[in-house]
Amino acid sequence: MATIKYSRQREAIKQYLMNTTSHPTADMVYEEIQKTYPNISLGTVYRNLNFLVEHEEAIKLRCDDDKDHFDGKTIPHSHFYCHKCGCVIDFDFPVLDLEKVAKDMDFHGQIEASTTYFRGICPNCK
Amino acid sequence: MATIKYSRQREAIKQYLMNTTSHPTADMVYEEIQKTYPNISLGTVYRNLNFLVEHEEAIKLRCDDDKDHFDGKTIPHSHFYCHKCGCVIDFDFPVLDLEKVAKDMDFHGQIEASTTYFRGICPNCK
DNA sequence: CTTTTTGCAAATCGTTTGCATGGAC
DNA sequence: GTCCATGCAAACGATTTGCAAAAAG
Repeated sequence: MATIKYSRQREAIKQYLMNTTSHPTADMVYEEIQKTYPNISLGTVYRNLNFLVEHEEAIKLRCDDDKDHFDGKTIPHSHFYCHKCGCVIDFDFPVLDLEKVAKDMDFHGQIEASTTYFRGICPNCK
Repeated sequence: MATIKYSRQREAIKQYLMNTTSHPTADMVYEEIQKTYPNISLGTVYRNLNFLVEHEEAIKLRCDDDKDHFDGKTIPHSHFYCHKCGCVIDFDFPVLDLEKVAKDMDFHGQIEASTTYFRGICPNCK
């Protein structure tokens, strides 16, 4: 039913996310894309970010700063949040074997995903 | 400088958090405390929840539902979020040795804390 | 009497949404 | 021509804040 049509704004956002590791917020994406599309609106940025997340072309990440951060790297991985500068760093902590975890913990629900969130001071701030 | 004065509202909130494992949101705390203090305001609930978090008598937990949940259990532990019923379950996944993690990952910042967040369907919903 | 905490209401801030217009196909 | 995506501005919902009054010490 829902046919997807091309949009340059969406494509630009997708490319930007794929080519950065900075885990930008919607605001940061907005400012970046404005350089190329000065008329883009924040609503469009949000709509497309959510579109990309729904289509598994991006990940939404909630941090201690109360803002959503977006990540073009969609394979499961963990993050480090620096509470001094606010940066977010990919942290390739070994992915857990969820079935094994459920069995070990005698958990009778269904674990679909897990992420470990690290917090501290990044190498630059230290 | 900042002398702390007793308040029954704060005490009631603290007791409630210590005696539940339901990880209530501010709204849920508000409704509960209203049973005893019908005139309490949501602002007071928020102020006290933040007070408790700052004084390490509670933990603030951001979930996929865009609301903060509060937990009276302050020792490091992980959580499971059910995306079907929205419940949050304590998940006593082994705590990581942060120094070891930093060394293993060759990370030159300072890791102060970590939590693993699990997501899926809880035993009740399954 | 002084300082903290409260209740209330207004303000804030990130995010979402309705609607008329523009672009994709 | 038909829908989907956009820009704009208004709406939303969770949380915070300013202020005068009440409570603690």
